[in-house]
Amino acid sequence: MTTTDTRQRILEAAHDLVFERGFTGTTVDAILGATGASKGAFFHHFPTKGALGKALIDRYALLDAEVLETHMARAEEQSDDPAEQLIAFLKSFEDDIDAGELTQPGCLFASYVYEQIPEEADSDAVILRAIALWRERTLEKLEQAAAIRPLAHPVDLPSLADQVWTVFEGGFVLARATKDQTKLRDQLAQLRVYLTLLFGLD
Amino acid sequence: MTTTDTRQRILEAAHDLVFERGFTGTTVDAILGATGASKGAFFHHFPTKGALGKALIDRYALLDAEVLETHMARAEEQSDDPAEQLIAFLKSFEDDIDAGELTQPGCLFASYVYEQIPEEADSDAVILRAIALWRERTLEKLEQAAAIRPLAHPVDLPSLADQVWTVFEGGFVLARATKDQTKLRDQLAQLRVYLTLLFGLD
DNA sequence: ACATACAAACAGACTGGTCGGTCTGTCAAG
DNA sequence: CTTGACAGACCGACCAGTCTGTTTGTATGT
Repeated sequence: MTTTDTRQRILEAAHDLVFERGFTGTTVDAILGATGASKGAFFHHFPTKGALGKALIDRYALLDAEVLETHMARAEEQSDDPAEQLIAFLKSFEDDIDAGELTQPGCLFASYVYEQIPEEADSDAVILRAIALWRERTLEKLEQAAAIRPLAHPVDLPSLADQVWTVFEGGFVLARATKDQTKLRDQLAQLRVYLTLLFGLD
Repeated sequence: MTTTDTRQRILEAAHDLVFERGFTGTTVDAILGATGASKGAFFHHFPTKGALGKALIDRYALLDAEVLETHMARAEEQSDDPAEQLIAFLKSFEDDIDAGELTQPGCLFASYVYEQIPEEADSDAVILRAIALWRERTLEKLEQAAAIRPLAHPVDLPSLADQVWTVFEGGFVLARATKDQTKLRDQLAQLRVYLTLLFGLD
């Protein structure tokens, strides 16, 4: 039972609860109930509930970046062509969904964006950074791809890079509303077709 | 001062607050403060806070359907070609954004989906119906378009129909996070390019 | 090897304010 | 003289945060 053990368990339980009911809708007592931790334990590790909120997105941003890099690396193994890598990148997520991973669809960033999280959580900067990271990584591929082959239609590449994040976010909402994860997969597949057409692949 | 006047003012103020801070994060007292109404007035019109929640999405779903039909009608004036109508439909939203309308980006549906709204609000059915409405109206155009011209790539048309809603939702999250409404416009523009390529327009 | 010291990691009773909701009225219109 | 539309004091539950301990790991001096 190391120092960080209880803290970690609180973080994980809180993540699940916040994912379901939102940050404001999640009480400290509910987190304690889910972990078996005591009030003293909670406020020993987090000075306020807002501090937990901050720790939660920091953690989530880390996992998010990890997921991004994992799938990007997987895609880079499949092809040397940057356009095909992007396609493979999306396909990699689709395969994961089909394989039953990514159990609960949704995004903590979106959840935070739609709520008023306490100031101290200072979530804006973290979310903005995460969005920027996705844009950078995909834009990089897009620019390489556009340098190799002509685009079938002129587009603003930064916006196109953001489209990846956008379709994920929109797909999450759709999947959550319909309680059907395959909806997210299908939305990613549409984006894949768009890229295919734009880069004249097939 | 008709019967519905106070009720209406409560509904409008509540909408703005919930849009900003989420349903759980919006207290009845805050709504009273924003409207000048009294506690007695509030609970005279709404038996519970959850009932307000229900009234709120019902109202929002009505406005949403109205927006859908307005822009669709505008698009149908511009062309007889269903593919071009869809393009014009999206462009119509982009123009509205450029014109400074659609002040606060976001979607009450997404906000509800990411929170645990009281049972009595029974928001799921309303949201599902709204999504279905968008799918029906766009799918209709897509099928007509696909009957006229060959698709540049085989796609699942219902998923493509959902893509419209998806890009709106994702675009809302992106615009809210970055506090930049033009981001939503740019995302819609990307979807427009996709449709353009798919139907071989230009 | 063992006592002492000290701090980190809790446990859980308690508190003050807030929240949704109630209750007893008042008042104007029909 | 009934009914709908309020007004606002009041209430019990709950919620974030506090406070007073108790246990436990660990560093240190002898």
